This record gives sequence, structure tokens and C-alpha cells, in this order.
Amino acid sequence: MESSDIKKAGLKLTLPRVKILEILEKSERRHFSAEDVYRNLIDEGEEIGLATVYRVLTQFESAGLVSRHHFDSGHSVFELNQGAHHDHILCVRCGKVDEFVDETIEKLQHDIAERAGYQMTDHVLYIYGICADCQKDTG
Amino acid sequence: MESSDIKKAGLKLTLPRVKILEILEKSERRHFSAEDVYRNLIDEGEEIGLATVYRVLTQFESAGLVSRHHFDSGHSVFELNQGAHHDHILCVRCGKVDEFVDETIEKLQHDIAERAGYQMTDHVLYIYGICADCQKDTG
DNA sequence: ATGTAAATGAAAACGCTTCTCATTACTATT
DNA sequence: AATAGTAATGAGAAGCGTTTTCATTTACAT
Ligand SMILES: [Mn+2]
Ligand SMILES: [Mn+2]
Ligand SMILES: [Zn+2]
Ligand SMILES: [Zn+2]
Repeated sequence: MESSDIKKAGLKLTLPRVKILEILEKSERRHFSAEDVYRNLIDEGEEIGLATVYRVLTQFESAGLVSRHHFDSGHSVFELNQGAHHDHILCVRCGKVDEFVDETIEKLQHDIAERAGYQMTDHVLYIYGICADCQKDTG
Repeated sequence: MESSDIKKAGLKLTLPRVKILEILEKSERRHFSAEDVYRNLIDEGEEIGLATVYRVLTQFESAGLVSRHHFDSGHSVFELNQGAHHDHILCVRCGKVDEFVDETIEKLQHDIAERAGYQMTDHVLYIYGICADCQKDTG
């Protein structure tokens, strides 16, 4: 993933788009709210508006560069599209996000859609629980 | 499900609560937004505020009478808790909601949580697609 | 019937996201 | 390199579903 991908997506190469892409790829973290990205920019001294962050992330989504998740109800979480499809397991205590792939579940989902007469376009699987670390911390 | 369930839940038996429960159980439809419930009440001539609808649905959720889903990002969808746990398959064209149960997936989810060190509390599985009817309607 | 705490409706506030619009920055062309 | 033309940006307003506030009403135990 490089800035050239921005051009490939038919988007002009602008400073906000380059910086936002950098943050998504450089960080050890993989899942960001728009606010997360915005704060990262501010911390780096970039004066980029929150509206632009939302706009650019939405454009990146349309271009297939990032995916948008709705882990809890309230807000969107964005993730760079690198590596294969995967699902998520989330800690309800500390907010940690882990990833997993299960081919059996993937296949079963297709079977279910087919049996129900649906032409499947997408699916969402979130597992919620208490992570190992949080289980240690006083129940 | 009867009005006595409202009392069992430790809630006073009030007209809004009775009417809302009636709508949830009488309708052929099973999945309602708060607005859906509100409009049903208005159509029946009941003058119940939208704030009360939200309050009551949230109370019903806490009492275990209804579940809340977040099918698309924007808003909550409520469903009476009758019958066993199930997951959902949704038409992205017409909004139809179908239900399914798959014990293999249920078990695999538990296995995944365990393997990841999580104590599972909940899970969400939505399959999105185009339903049989909508596939007929010109691509 | 009466008292008291809980529930209600209307409107305001809320949090996240999108829109508006005047200004600025890209890019292609000269 | 200067210019023109179009797309992108930032600030703030607006939008939307939902929650909160608060004065009034209601349920229910006495
Ligand atoms: Mn992920
Ligand atoms: Mn259902
Ligand atoms: Zn945790
Ligand atoms: Zn359909």
C-alpha cells in the first residue's frame, strides 16, 4: 500500500490523503475510528479537519483501500485492506480487537444464504467476550 | 408473552408499556425500529411520545423481553424474545429480514473464542444478500 | 381517597457523521 | 514559470437517531 494507490483509485494526491494513508499503514494498531485518525494527525502537527478525515476515509472505502466496521452501535471503525478477509473478536471490557479466520464458518454462511434463496453480498461476524488479560483483573 | 410479563420484569403496568408490547406481539412483522413502533402507535390513535417508546424498548431489553439488533449502521431494531436464539439474513435491496439457526456455526464460535482466550459473552452474525424476489426484479 | 415514587411527553441536548460554502491546492495547459 | 480550471479542503452548520431534562401525570400501596 503506497501513495500511488491513491492515484490508482482516481484520487488526487493531496497532503491529507497521503497523511491519512500513512497513519493507517505505519501504526501498530489496525482498527481506527475517524477520531483516532484525526487525533493522530493533530499529534503529528498536521492541521487537517475532521470533516476531511471522514471524507477521505469514505473515499478510501469506495476505492477498496479500507473497510468500515460497526463493532458497537455508535461509530464506524476503519481498517486498511491488507491480507485476506477475516472476522473479529472483541473484548467488551478493554476494547481490544482480535482477528480470526474460519473457513468452515465462511462456507456455512454461503450454504445458508443459498438455502434461503439469497445471493450473498457480504457478511458480518463479531464475537464479543472478555479477553484473557481482563479476566485476570478482578472479575 | 402477556402484560403480566411487564410486572414480572419489575415494571409498572402502564398504558404505553402495554400498547408497545401488544404491537410487538400482534404484528406479523417481527423486527421493528423505534420509529416503526411509534408509527404503529400513532396509527392506532395512541398519543405516546417517541421518547417513551425508546425508554420502554430499552427497559424491555434490560428485562430480557426484547433483543436489540444493529442490522445496518444507523439505527436499532427490536424484536420480541420468543423462540430460541437465531441469526439473521437480510436483503440489501428490499430490507427483508429472514432468520436462521446453525448449530455448527454456534459451536465454532465458542471454539474460536476459547482458542483466543476470550470468555464469550455474545456474538453477532448477519448475512447480507439479495433475496429471491429481488433477484427477479431486473438485476 | 391519599401520598409517594415512578412514568410520561415535549423539547432540548447529545454524539457521530455529513453537508455547505468560501477558500485553497492540485494538475494540465500554455 | 504563469495561468486557468477543477477538485479538495476546513470551519462551522446541519442532520439523524437516540438520550436526557424537567414539569406534569399516573400507578399503586396505604
Ligand atoms: Mn480487522
Ligand atoms: Mn430475529
Ligand atoms: Zn480486555
Ligand atoms: Zn429483497
